[in-house]
Amino acid sequence: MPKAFDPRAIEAGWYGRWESDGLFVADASSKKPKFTICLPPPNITGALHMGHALNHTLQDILARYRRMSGYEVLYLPGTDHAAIATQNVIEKQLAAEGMTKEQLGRDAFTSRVDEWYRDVGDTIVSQDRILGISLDWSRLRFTMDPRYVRAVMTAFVAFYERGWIYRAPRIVNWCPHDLSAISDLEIDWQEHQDVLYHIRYPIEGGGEVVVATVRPETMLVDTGVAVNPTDDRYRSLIGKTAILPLVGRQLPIVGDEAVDKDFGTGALKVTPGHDAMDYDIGQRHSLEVINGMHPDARMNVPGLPYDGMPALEARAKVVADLRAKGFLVKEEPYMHEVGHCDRCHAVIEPLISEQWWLRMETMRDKALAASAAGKVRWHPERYERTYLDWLRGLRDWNIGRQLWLGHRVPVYHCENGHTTVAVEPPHECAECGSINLTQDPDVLDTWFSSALWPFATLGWPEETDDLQAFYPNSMNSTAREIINLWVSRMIMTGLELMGEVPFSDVAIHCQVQAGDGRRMSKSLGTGVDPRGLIDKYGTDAVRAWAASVAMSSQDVRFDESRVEGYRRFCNKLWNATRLVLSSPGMPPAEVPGVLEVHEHLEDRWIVSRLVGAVAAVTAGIETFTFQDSIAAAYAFAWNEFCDWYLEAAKERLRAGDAAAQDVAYYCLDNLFRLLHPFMPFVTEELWSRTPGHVDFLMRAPWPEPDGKFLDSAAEELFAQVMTIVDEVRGHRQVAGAPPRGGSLLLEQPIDRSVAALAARLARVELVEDLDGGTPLVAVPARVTFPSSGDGRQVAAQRDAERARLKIDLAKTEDKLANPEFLAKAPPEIVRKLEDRAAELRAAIDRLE
RNA sequence: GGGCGGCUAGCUCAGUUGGAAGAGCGCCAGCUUGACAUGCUGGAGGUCGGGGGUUCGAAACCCUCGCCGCCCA
Repeated sequence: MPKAFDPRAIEAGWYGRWESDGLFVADASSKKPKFTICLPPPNITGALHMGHALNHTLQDILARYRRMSGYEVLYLPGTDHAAIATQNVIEKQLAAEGMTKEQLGRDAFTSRVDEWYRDVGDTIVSQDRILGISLDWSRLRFTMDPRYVRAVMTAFVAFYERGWIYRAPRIVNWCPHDLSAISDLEIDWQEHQDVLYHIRYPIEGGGEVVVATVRPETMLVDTGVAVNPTDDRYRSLIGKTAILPLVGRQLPIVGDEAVDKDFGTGALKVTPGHDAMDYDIGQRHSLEVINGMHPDARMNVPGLPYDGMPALEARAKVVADLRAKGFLVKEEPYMHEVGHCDRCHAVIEPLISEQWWLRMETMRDKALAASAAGKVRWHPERYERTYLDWLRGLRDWNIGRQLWLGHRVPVYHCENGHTTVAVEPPHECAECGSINLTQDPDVLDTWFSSALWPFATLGWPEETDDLQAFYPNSMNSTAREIINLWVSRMIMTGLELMGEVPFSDVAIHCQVQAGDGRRMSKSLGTGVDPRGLIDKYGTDAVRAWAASVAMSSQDVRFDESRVEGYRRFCNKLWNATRLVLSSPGMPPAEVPGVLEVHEHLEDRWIVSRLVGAVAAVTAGIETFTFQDSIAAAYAFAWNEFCDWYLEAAKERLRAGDAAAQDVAYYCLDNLFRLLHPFMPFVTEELWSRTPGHVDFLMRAPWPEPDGKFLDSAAEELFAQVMTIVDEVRGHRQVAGAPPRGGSLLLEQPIDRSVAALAARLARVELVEDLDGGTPLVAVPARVTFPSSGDGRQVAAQRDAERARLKIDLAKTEDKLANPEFLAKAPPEIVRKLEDRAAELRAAIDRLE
């Protein structure tokens, strides 16, 4: 066995071996209980990043854990076509070639996209393999697969038939670059320094009203002025008519409660075609709606000099003209948030547009009821509120997009103005039989299709075996910004179309920030590629790190040294195994932990500690606190098994002692199982090198805490050993004595096995008689070392220790002297402090 | 504007019914210890963001202020 752990050497073969033995493939006909996760489909726009590595790791921990625990596990992979994002990527490529998609044409564009899907899909698949993610590749799905497309169409038709899908003009967030509506959730808000312009609108019959706006170019299509009816300054104006400067249009002045009296001048110019609130006000007062902008954000104001100008250019000219004509009252700097497209970063224009909408009331209410009934558990719990708050304020969903790729809306128009809605493209109009049908040009919001993921991947709407066996899924996990975009919508569609929540548990993992606290992003140059980390430290170390942070807090700053720490941990396991395997005659029994010869204190102690470790690791996984699992396994393996047990049992192992071998073998065997979900490669490799293991660790049973090994007496005695050894080592160091040699005199008898073990580990000899020596604080005992160095240092250390003990004693005695403390503190706490005071007094006496 | 999270050792983070402040990394000192120098042993280093409060007792519970970050509008 090589002396050092080398991740590259051991990780290479295992994934292929697991896969070729079919260990990832789920059996829908299995009698076992089912455990299902449908991997959140990564956008097919590039390589996996840190967030994916984190999320896939935590899901894989659960998948591997459940397989070992006797479940039939389906962990289903897939990718998402990500319409807007992919379209942007391809457009950028085309731009680099000096072309536009319009020049290329829709068909050629589509085949170019298909090519891209193949290439990037392969990259993502290979990355998950490197990460060791145990996905069932025989069930790989893509949201543009024909079967999946059919599911999307079926869902659309189902909603349409319920009367929930309608087409209506509404103010939408319009991206002038992508030439599409986008949802509220796809907007990236950024602080922007702008100017608030105060503009004078004359009133027919005399007087004026001053309005304030940051977008003066939109005044060209104003159709009213609104004031708050409770506003004494303006109430008398209601019912009068203002005259729009530069244009001359007559604007009714209306009273509406929605107007904020404190903003600007308190009077609002109403532009129903370009502002959501204005649109609502306009609807309430029957104001005209004028669309003043082309889809590419150039002004659409025929007959005016601004016609055809880009918005910002028009703004400058409008302001100049207003100023020249004396309408501009005031300009003041104004800081506000401006929406940008989160894909292409163009400034979003609120724009009136005819769109496809999905009514959400029924689905929302079902989702709220399911939450109230406790059908979905959130981890951490607080995210349930994020989800519920959003649901309660939910409005109809704009499901249409004006893109070149995605799922085309299954709505067909004939020349007589009828519409036919059908899953399969119809041959004739359902109403008039016309065969002259054209399909609606819109495509669906990508989230509409991913909302169906937990069941569409399993074959829905067909009643497949997979659907029977694996719906509902067991859990899902994602980043918190995806809660409303995706998780909530899966819950709603699952309840509506399948009649059950799609999963019972949702885990929200942390966001990994760059080391300096900034967001990790490619464009900021703060990203860390998981592949680079894996090259340096190995997959197991990266996964262990991911497990240690994923659910620990909301954000975590990336710290490479912690990844390195887990590589060292792998090496530690490697070498502990090497030591145990070097014991002659290993293994003493085919099944570890059966010899039941636990006459040695260290044997009894370590198997008792293992019981606790098994319970802690298991509890961490069950409660989605993976950091507790990895911490418990790490501490047990390194700080107890390696640091103390192997040191205590080393000589017996060298001598081929069967009991020591059995105990060590048992601990390792359990550790490999416990750590396998977190570090699958190194554990599988070590397992395979341990005698008696022919099958895969991956399908070994999960350890269960074995109560017969619990031994609190052994734990107490061994704790004494550790205290004594620690103290003797400390004195040896202060005395500058060599690493071994010296004499220990026990002034009072203690447990013989404690004394013998402590002396051995502290490398001193137990003696019956000793002159002088340094007294121990922990127990009544004295120790001397050969060729002690500086005596003054020893004395100084002793004085310092005594002083420290006295301070502790004074603090403890103060508490015990407080009558209120004695009266109100629980008796066991009082007793604890009394014991402590007695121990401190005894220790101080020994040092005097 | 609303909400959430964080502030604990030089750095990154643990710390659940409130009862002597922890880990990893880094730093200092010492070890070619028959598994491991990717290691071992010892050590230094902390008004637990500031201020109030509740309590016999607060890193933890409450209020308040200050930074940092995120989500949503």
